[in-house]
Amino acid sequence: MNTKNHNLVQLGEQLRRKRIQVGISQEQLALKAEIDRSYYGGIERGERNLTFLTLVKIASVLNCDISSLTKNIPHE
Amino acid sequence: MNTKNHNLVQLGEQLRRKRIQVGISQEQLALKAEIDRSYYGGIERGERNLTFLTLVKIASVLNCDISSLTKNIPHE
DNA sequence: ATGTGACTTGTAGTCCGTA
DNA sequence: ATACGGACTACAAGTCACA
Repeated sequence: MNTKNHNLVQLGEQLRRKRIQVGISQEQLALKAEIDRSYYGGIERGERNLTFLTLVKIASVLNCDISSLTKNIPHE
Repeated sequence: MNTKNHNLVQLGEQLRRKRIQVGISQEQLALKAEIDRSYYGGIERGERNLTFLTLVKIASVLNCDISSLTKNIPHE
């Protein structure tokens, strides 16, 4: 079984929550953020250790700052 | 001339501010975060596009959450 | 104590599929 | 629309010598 990193899972959950709130699909978000659709799916599942600039792109599309996506991260 | 990304520069500035506040050197921080001293230096200068988990390590040493380091990022 | 260039290795990120 | 895999390519991770 794949032991995912807790911080990445937490981030992924925040992203999914925010994306649904905004009301767009993974596909649409990925297109706007100019990242791969299947790669973005992996991020929401907490399977990908994305870079800061990729996170910036995603936050831009979600129209929020990274700060609002990372409350309590890291969580000891 | 190297055109650095504004968001990375902003993050680097926040990190440096916080580190000085805490009162430790780049060297000490890097040691605790288990990353290379010169690599960390590049992060503060906004020259490195670090991954989320690297940022998590740094935030842990600074004893703060990523949220507090990323206010107004991205900044349109 | 920090900045920088040059480098190798590992993985972020893409692109093609299948279900 | 999303999950997941394989095979790739681009670039972050990590190290070092020297200013």
